[in-house]
Amino acid sequence: MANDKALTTRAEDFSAWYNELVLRAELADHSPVRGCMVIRPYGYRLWELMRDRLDTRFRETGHQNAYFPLFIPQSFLSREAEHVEGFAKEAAIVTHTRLKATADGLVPDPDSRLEEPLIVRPTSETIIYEMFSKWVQSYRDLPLLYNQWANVVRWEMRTRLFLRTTEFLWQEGHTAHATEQEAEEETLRMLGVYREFMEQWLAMPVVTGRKSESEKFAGALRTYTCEAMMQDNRALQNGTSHNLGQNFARQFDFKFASETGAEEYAWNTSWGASTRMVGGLVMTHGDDQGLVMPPRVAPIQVVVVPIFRKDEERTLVMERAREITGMLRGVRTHLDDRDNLTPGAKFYEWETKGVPFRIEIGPKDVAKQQVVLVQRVVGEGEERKKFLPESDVLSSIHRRLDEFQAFLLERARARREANSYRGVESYERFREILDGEGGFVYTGWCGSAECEAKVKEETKATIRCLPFEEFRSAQAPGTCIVCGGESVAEAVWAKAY
RNA sequence: CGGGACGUGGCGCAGCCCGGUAGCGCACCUGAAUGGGGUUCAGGGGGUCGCGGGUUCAAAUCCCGCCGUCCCGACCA
Repeated sequence: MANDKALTTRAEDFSAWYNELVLRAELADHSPVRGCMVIRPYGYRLWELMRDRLDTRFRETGHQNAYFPLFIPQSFLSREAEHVEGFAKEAAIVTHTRLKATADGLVPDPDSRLEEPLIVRPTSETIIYEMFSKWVQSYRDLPLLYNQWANVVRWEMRTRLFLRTTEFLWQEGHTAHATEQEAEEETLRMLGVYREFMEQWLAMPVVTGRKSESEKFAGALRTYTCEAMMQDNRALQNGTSHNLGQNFARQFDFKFASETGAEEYAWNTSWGASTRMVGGLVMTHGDDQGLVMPPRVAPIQVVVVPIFRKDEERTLVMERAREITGMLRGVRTHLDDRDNLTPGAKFYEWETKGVPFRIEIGPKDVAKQQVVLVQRVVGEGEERKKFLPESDVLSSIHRRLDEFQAFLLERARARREANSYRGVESYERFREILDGEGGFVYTGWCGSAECEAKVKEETKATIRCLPFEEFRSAQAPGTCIVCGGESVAEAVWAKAY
């Protein structure tokens, strides 16, 4: 744990700032295994709250949870050509089942070598569609609407807490449909579920749209994405939904009898969101004092800190603090009754952890039947600290939490728009933005991978998505920003995590 | 896998150039006072100096080898 009192500021080194926030807030810690993190109770509670909300939405949209194995036979992964190419470079692979003691220490026992190596799942399409193919005979068995909460492993070269860990937690939805149209509708519906969750619960506005060919999921027909902007103006892909077409169905012989009696391949979709969202939350709302939690997912929404001087004050104040904590119904509260810390130290600690509201109660407050209410962050010109009657706080806390939630979303949206560029007139200007402060740049694009590659080569920026209608510029750009050719789609360019 | 930096109590670091009994801050433990924004004082515990070898009367320090971590590139939810 970092012990220096001053936090690295966002401007100095965004990565260091981010890491420090995560470690200091005790969301997670580094583990002995490279690239894997230990999620600490506070971080896990946050994840649980996110998970519960998503799970509720999945049920509301007709999905059921199930569980599929951690190990996938190597041959499964290799059936879909694009899919294996996408994941082969980052596979964790199990080849033996026993260790043997030798002069050099423990080594894999040669006698226990597996005939076929097992891959630790990087994603579960293959094994799930293998099972689906056994369960479905006719169109009457469709659709299959499944979801699983699981951990997956991708052996990436470079890792960062929450954003790209070797092992991460996620949910992956997998569905099978009788028609292409139904699959496409499902793909878009679930993207909408993600978008709503990110905006309404994480207060993280996203630009939604379709991925370009080079950025789409390995094996998918089409990929749709939610792209958020972080405080360093880089993009973070936070949830994706794929229309897999019949690609996997063909490889896993997933067929069904249609209404007309014809044998047809099923249409699949898959969609996922991961612990990466926790990282996105930190980078969207955090400031130099620490985390800022949107109330709807805050593990603690209100912390009560008693303040007293002498023992007789202690009894009085603690009793009142306990009463008030108990009266905050339907609010996730915490009474910080630790005796070994000064109030000031507690203030800093809870601010670091991003608790939306703090209630301070001292002897003066008890006498006046008031409390001090402090909001974690406030708008321009507002007072952070308010002296309010107890009854006022008790009756208004839900409204205040809602308002704070809305404030965070609006603040993030305003920041994103302030760093978005439309109507960029020249490639020089385009490069100037991406090489400089960065941001989302909306331009015309000819659709060629060459122009995409050229930009990536020169600026490291990529097409984050081809945005849906509502995000597009009022006046559609007519030409490709790179080659000047005719534009086939508007593209959002940015450097990404 | 290429380029760079770094491995010293739990964390962050100094000491190394110029070899001579391992130090600082934070954290931790005990006691007392304190308490409206990171309390103060006093006392205390804890380290194979990444690993292996070499030079030397003597190595954290010099030499050789290895291992590991981080950052930058290629890869990526």
